[in-house]
Amino acid sequence: MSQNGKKILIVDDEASIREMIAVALEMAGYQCMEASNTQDAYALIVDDKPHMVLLDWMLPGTSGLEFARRLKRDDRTAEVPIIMLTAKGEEDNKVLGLEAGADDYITKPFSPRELVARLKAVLRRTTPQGIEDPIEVNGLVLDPICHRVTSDQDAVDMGPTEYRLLQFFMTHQERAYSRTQLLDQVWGGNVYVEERTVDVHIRRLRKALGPQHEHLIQTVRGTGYRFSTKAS
Amino acid sequence: MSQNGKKILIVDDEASIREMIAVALEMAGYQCMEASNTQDAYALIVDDKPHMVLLDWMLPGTSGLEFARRLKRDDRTAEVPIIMLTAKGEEDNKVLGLEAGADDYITKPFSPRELVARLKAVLRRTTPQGIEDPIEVNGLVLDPICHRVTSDQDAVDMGPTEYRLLQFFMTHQERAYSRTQLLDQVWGGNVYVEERTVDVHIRRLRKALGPQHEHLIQTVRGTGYRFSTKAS
DNA sequence: TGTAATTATGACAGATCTGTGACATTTCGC
DNA sequence: GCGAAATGTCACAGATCTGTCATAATTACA
Repeated sequence: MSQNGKKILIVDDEASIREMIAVALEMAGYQCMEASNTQDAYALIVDDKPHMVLLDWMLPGTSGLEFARRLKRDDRTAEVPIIMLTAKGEEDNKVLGLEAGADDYITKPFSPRELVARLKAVLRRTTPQGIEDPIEVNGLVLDPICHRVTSDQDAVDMGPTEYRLLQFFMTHQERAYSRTQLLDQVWGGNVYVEERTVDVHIRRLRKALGPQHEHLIQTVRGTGYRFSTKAS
Repeated sequence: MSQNGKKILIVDDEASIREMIAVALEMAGYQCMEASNTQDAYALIVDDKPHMVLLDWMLPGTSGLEFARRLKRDDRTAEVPIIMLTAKGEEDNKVLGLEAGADDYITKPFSPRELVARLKAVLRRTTPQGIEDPIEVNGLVLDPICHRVTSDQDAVDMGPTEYRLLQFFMTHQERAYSRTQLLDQVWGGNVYVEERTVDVHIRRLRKALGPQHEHLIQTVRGTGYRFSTKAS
């Protein structure tokens, strides 16, 4: 289960708050690091290159604001998106925070959902390639953004329908689907297409995958097809 | 922020455990309901149609096992996927649980990540439509699974390139992109295509979006294009 | 083994999609 | 207002994609 969870650095001097946020984010599939002061934080950012920093406004020593500004000036850390955490309702701070280079600003207390939502939004804005993670199996990589498939770096050419078919299979592994189900799921409910057409696209998909991967698409006689990494 | 969080019903007689799981799942973007006994649980399943039930093995009155079996026999509830929660390491129970119709089985104590991962896996297996959430803005809905766009229920027709272009824009709002950037991001790195081609596809996309939504794609003279819900 | 059912494969014509060039229109600086 | 630059729009030809049919290969079962 090699989840492609983004790494999030939480900077707050209160351990309980750090912990709370960390547990929360881990539930959402993120990987967390913690720092209680700006020195540790800086080291972690440089070393571990987190995808995002959650930065408390109030910190002993250097203030969060100051720290954010410093991060944005430093070439090595300027790219990391920052969300500032702060006590309730100080609109002035918001402006200051955003000017200092923070990408978003969230007011305590905040709901878990809000945090995750903001975090996603910022990652979405700042991540070059998009949101969804590629799906990978046996060196076969499906990129939900580029609608492209690669096998050990080499691009695999296939038509849109084959791509969607493969996408469906890669997200619904180890289970057989009837032609009708595939038509519903991949072609989309209300179109009239011959069931046999599925066979043809399965054929095209297998061909596109080549000898190395075609065995992933297995025929379940009398039933339909299945995507599985295990031999049948 | 109308997140498309799936509804999860947590059935456990210990309120503290329910609460813990609930908080955790809400962090991950799910919507939770709780029940402390099977009667309440059944009512909730029928009424609110949760997308998944987390069912504790040990329950007062009817056992979790018994309840699972009952749910699977009842037409009104047979479709709901079930994950059984149980105390550590009783492999026999696992078999019983799965035979009773549970879709997965998780042993306490479990890590938040594990729970979410299992939950996702089961939802993925059992959910007809797929994983990723649709992106929505102003009644314009982009479905990353079906590669389909709808505007207030009506399907919006466009070619694959237009779809990808729109997808890119909807995931990178409020910021202008040059033609070169768009070619890189949407067409994918190393292809030689005229820059002006982007204009044409922008045109096609606007046309496909129709009067109601075409204004979302804004021209930034001298720079490129931007997707924004705010007027320029 | 023989036969019927099921699946694999190849070819094809129609439909759709794409990139480009040509020309119209808009915008901006002077 | 004028002219140059940038963008909008259209039509078209080549390429790709799709669904279907016909036929071969495989499988299951009597």
